[in-house]
Amino acid sequence: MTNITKEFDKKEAILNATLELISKHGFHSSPMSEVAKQANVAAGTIYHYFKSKDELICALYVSLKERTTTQLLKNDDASKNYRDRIRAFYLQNFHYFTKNPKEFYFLEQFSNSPFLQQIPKTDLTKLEQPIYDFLRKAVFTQAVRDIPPKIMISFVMGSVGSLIKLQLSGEFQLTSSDLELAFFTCWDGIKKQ
Amino acid sequence: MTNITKEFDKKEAILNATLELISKHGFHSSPMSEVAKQANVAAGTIYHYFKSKDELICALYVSLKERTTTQLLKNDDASKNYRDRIRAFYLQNFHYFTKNPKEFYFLEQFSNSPFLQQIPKTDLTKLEQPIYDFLRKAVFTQAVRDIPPKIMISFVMGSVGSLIKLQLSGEFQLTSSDLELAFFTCWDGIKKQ
Amino acid sequence: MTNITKEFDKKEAILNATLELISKHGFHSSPMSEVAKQANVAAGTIYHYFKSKDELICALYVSLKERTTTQLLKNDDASKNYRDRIRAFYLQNFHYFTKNPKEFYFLEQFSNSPFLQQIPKTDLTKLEQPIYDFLRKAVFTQAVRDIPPKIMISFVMGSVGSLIKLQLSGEFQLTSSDLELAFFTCWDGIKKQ
Amino acid sequence: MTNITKEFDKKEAILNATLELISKHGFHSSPMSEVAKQANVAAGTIYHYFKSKDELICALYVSLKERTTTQLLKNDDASKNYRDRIRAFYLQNFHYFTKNPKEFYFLEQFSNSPFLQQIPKTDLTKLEQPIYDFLRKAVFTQAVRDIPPKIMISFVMGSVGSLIKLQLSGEFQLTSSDLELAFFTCWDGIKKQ
DNA sequence: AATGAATGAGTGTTCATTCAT
DNA sequence: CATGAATGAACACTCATTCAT
Repeated sequence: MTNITKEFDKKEAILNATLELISKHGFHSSPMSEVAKQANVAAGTIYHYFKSKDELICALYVSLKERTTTQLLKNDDASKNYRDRIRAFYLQNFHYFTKNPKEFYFLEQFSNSPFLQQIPKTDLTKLEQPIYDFLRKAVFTQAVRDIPPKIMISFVMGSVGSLIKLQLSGEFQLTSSDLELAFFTCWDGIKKQ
Repeated sequence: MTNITKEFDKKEAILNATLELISKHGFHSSPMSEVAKQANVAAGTIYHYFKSKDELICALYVSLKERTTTQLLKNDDASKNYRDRIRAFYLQNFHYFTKNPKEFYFLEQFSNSPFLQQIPKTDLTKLEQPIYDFLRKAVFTQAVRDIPPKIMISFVMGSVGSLIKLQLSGEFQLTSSDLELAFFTCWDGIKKQ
Repeated sequence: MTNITKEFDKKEAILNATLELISKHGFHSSPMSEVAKQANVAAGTIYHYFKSKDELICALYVSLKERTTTQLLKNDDASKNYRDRIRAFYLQNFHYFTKNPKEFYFLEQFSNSPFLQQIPKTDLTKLEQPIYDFLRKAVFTQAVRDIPPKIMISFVMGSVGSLIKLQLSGEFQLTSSDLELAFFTCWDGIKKQ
Repeated sequence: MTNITKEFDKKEAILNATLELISKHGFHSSPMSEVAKQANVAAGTIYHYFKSKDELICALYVSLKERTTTQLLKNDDASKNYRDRIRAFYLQNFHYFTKNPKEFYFLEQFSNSPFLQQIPKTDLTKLEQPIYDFLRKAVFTQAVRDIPPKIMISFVMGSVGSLIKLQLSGEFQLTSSDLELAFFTCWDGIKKQ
C-alpha cells in the first residue's frame, strides 16, 4: 500500500510540476530537468512513468480534461430546466477556471498547439462527450434554439472561454452582475427564439 | 528602390517562413535554421532584422495583428446599421481566417502562450483599438445591449473564434446557412432586447 | 569511493584539458568542444561541473593559483634566515614555472586579461595571502629594506616572473650561475642597505 | 592630400578603436563589428587596411610598441651618468603607462598571448632594440653590474612593469617617494656592487 | 523503483569575412 | 574607396533521454 501510494504520489507530483511549469513558462522553457526538480524526483524517474516528454504532456492534457469536465458538470441538476442548468454550467465554468488559472492556461496552450494532433480523435471525442451530451440534449429536447449541436457548443464554450481570459488578463474585473449579464447575452442568443 | 525592395523582401520572407513553420509545428520545433532555409536566407541574416527568436516571433505577431485587424474591418460601411455592420464583421472574420488558417493558428498559439506578456500592454491596446472602437461605439450609440464593451467584444470574438476553430478542425463543415444561423445566435445575444 | 574518484577524475580532466588548450592557444581558439574532446567527455558534461566557459576558466585560475602558491612556498624553512628563505623562494619560483610552463602561460594570460575582474577582490586577496604574508614578515622583522610590502612583493615577483618569461621564450638559456646572479641582483635591491 | 589624410585618419581610427576595445574587453569580446562602430567606419572598410583581425591586432601591437619605445626613451640624455639615465627611464616608464593604461593593458595582453608568436622574431628584436641597446650599453660600459644584458633588461622591465600593474590595480597608490624608493630598490640591485 | 551523471544531437546566436553596389 | 547587407561556419550552451548503480 505504501508503495502504491508512493508511486501514485510520484506520478501525481510529476504531473503537477508539469502543469505548474508549462502554465507559467510554456512548453519550451519547461525542461524535464526543471520538472524533475519541481516534483522532487530524479530526472530519470519521470521516464518510469512517461515514455517521453510529449507523452507526459499529452497525459497531463487527458488527465486535466477529464478532471475539469467532471468539475464543470458536477453541479448539474437534471431536475431543473435547461436555462438554469446551462446557467449553472456557464457560471461554474467561469468560476472553476478563474480559481484554477494554471489549468486554464495549460489547456488553452495545449489545444492551440500542434500537440493536440497527437491525441487520437476518438479519445478527444470521448473526453468532450459529457459536455457534448449535455448541450446536445438541450438542443434535441428543443429547450434551446435549433442549431447544430457542434455550433451550439462552440458558441457557448467560446464565449465563456473568452470571458475567462478577460478576467484572468487582469484588465477587467467582472462583478457578479457583469457575469449575470454575460450569461444573459449568451442565453438570449441560444434560447428558443 | 531595388535595395529597399530587396530588404523588404528578405524581412518579409523571414516573417512568412516563421508563420509557415510555427503555425504548423509550434514555437518549439521551429528552429531558426529551418526558418532560414524556408526563407532562403542564411541563418545569420535573420539576426540583421531581428535581435532574437523571441523578437522575431513578437514582431510577427504585431505585424499579423495589424494586418488582420485591417482585413476584418475593411468592408465596414458606416452608413449601414449596426446589425449589418456587425454581421459583415462576423462573416468577414470567419472567412478571412478560414481562408488564412496559418495566421489563425499562429495568432491563437501566440495569444495563449507566455509570449504575449512580452508585448507591452500599451502596444496591445493600440493593436486592438480599431475593433474595440468599432464595437464600443455600437454599445454607446445604444445599437446593442447595454453591456461593458470589453465583455461585448470578448463575447463576440470568443464565439466567432470558436466557430473558426470548429471549421478548421475539419470535424464540421459549416454551410453558409449554418454560418448565418451562428450569426443570429450571436446577434440575438447582443442586440437590444 | 569509485564514484568520488570518477567524478573527481572527470572534473580534473576538464580542468587539465582547459589548461592544456588555453596555455597553447589562448582563450579564444579554445572552444568548449575541443576541451571536451581533450578531456574525453561529452560537451554537455562540462556543464555539469561548470556553469559556463567563463566560470570554468575562473575555476581553473583559482585552482592553479592555490596549487602554485603552495608549491612556491613548500620548501620554506622558517628556521633559516630571510636571505636564504627568499633565495629558496626565488629559485623555486623559477624552477617550478620553467618546469610547468602551461601553468605559467595560463596564469599570465589570465591575470593580464579582463577575466581577472571576475574574481572577487576578497578571493584574490586570500589567494595571494601566503606569499604576501611571507614577504611582509620579512619587511616587518626588518630582515629586508623598509619599503611598503606591496611594493616589495611587486618588485620580487615582477623580476622573477620576467626571468621565467625570458627562459621560456627560448631566446636565452639561463645557467645556474646566471640564476644565482639574478637572485643577487634582486637581493641586493631588497636587502637592508 | 585630403584623401591621404582621410585614409590616414581612417586607419588610425581603426587602430584606436581596436586599442580601446581590446584593452577593456580582451581579444574575445572585441568583434570587428564593434571596432567598426567605434571607429565610425563600415565593417568592410577595416579589410581595406588590414587583411584580417589577426593582422589588425598584430599591426596595433607593432605600432604601439614603436610608439611606446620612443616615448620611454624620449627624455634620455646621453650626457648624464647611467644612474640618472636609468632613473629617468624607470620613472618615465611608470608615468607613461600609468597615464596610458589602455596601451599598457593591450601590450600586456598581447605579449602574454599566443598572438606574440605571429610576430617574426626579427621584428620583435627590432622593436626591442632601442631599449636593449640602452641597457646593454650600461652593462658594457661597466656602469652597472656585470650581468648578461638580457637578464638585466628582464629584471628592470619586470620590476617596473609589476609596479605599474600595482598602481593600475588601484589597490595601492604610489606616492612619489614610494616611486623613488622603488627605483632605489631596482638600482641597488643592478648597480656595480 | 529510483537515481542523477553522462551523453551528444540540436539550438540560438555570434562574428570574421565577402562582395555587389 | 567605402559601404553594410549577407553569409555560414563555428561557437557556447541546452536538454530530452539513457543507463550503470
